[in-house]
Amino acid sequence: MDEKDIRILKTIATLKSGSPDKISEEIDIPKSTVHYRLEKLQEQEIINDIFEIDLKKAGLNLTLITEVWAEYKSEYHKQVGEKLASIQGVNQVYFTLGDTDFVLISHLPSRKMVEELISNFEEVREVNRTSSKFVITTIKNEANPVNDYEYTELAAALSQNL
Amino acid sequence: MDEKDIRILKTIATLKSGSPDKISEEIDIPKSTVHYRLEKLQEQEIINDIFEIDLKKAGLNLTLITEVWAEYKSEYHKQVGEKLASIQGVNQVYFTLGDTDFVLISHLPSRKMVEELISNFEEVREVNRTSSKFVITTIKNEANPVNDYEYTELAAALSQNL
DNA sequence: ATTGAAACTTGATCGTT
DNA sequence: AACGATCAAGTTTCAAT
Repeated sequence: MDEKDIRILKTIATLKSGSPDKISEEIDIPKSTVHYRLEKLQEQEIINDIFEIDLKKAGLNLTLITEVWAEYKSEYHKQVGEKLASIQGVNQVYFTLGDTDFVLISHLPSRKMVEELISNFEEVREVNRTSSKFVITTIKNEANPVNDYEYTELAAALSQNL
Repeated sequence: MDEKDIRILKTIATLKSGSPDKISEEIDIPKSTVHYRLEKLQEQEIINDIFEIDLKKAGLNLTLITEVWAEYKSEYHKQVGEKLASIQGVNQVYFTLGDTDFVLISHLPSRKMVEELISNFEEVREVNRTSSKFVITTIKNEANPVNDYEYTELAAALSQNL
């Protein structure tokens, strides 16, 4: 990770593109060289070409954040996490270390589906005879402007080159 | 958004690629048709080709979550947000509606830079003569396994086609 | 590791249905 | 809107340094 890499990364951040051609043109390094560097960065998983799907834009404009207190010892986190992930309507599962044990994210199209999700939670709780607690926060996506200033000058040139 | 679009989106989610060629091959729809559909989906911003940079992998493996109580009326949120975003070391700013006013995300390489960030916070507070409160949570990225089950069967086929 | 040039792959376009 | 054929563009490879 040298100064040349950082220039490439900054260009990716501004162009929001990983095209060797465009990057090459922008910073005046031959595209075959850029290509070579990009390959290395990809191997290290520092960059990653992602095709992102916006479930909100696709019509699922209710986002549910469900905090879960699971009453399990920490060793079982992975198992419990997988169980939670398998619940119909749960899209993401985050293991947390703080007050709560898990945070679940759900994208749903309507109140009706929210009711269904809740009954799925009840079911899991009954089957497992736990006293897990599920606290749900619903967000209507139009009403929650999230402003993102990511990659601010590529994290100040990777905090002055580490 | 019909059944054909959903098939395409599901393929993108599994292949993690938006290549017309590959998608075409996978679901046996001519690539020119896939191309046509992809263009529509792009216009609607349902899909988005992103070149993601992983600041953690790039060496910034301290993540700081800073909750901010800002003492401003909600109309000023945008201005305050921009001020917060301009703080050296702050990479993302989220406006929140709940208990806190803002959540800031910082990616930093070392404790030393954390100290710097904190003094930047102090500076902002002094200059603006506010009694804003900054509460910082530090995460060492190795120690925080976050498990992601995103796009679970493309959100159950977009919750049964809306 | 860098590069210019060549080879090749694939995304984009076009005309037809 | 769907599609097969064609074209253009951009990525990848290669040989030399």
